[in-house]
Amino acid sequence: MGVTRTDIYSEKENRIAAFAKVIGHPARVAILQHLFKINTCICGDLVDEIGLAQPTISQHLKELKNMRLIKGTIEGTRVCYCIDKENWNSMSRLMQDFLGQGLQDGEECC
Amino acid sequence: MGVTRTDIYSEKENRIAAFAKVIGHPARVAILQHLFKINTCICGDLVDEIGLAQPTISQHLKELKNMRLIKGTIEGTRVCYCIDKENWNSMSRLMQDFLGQGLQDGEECC
DNA sequence: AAAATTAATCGTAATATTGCAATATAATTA
DNA sequence: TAATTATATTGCAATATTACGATTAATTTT
Repeated sequence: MGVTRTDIYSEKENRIAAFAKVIGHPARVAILQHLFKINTCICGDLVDEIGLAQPTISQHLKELKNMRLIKGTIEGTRVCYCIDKENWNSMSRLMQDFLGQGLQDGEECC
Repeated sequence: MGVTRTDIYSEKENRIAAFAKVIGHPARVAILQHLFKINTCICGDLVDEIGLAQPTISQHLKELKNMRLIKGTIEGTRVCYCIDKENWNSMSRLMQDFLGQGLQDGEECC
């Protein structure tokens, strides 16, 4: 209990859920938003931009990195993060397919 | 701590995150998948379809209902669930806008 | 080399989530 | 009305997540 049973779902279902789970926190949405906006790299202004402590931001960045939605390169004493567009687009497509299923607004059933 | 600070994010960021969070569990993805597939209503076969206990399914359905992604109507002793297409599409659009930001595959920065 | 800067990691407290057994509720059928 | 059927709710145990202070690690500047 407390642990999600991934074994009983399809690969695809697990992937969609895993992607969504990472997006499922406003801090991570805000980080991604910010990285999209200032198309060029940013480093540690995220701590100022968003109002969370540095270790908390670092933790969120780690999760985004684990899901390969962002990548970071060391630049002196700073780290420069940006969207991993290739992977983002791939995950994005997966999600869009899932979301798009609702579009045919046929007969509501109940 | 342990509590997500919604106050420091924009309305939109919170809405995107909240939607994603609900999608962020494979059981709920599987439930939605199933509801999309059998376009017509379904009732309690979800317990058989997915391999979780009845109370667990019921709990996931509740969360989907809270987010207004599905709606259920009582039919005798059963409850008939289906996608709330209007709301689904509205949330879906919100998410698609967010996801779409990555599409312009411009210069990777780092 | 010492001090400063920046980000990651560790440890921990508070809270949330997941899953299920047991039970309750509500409608139907016998 | 009693038994049955289907779903919801309650209570709880296990685990996960979120947030932050303290510390560490790595680089740069003085």
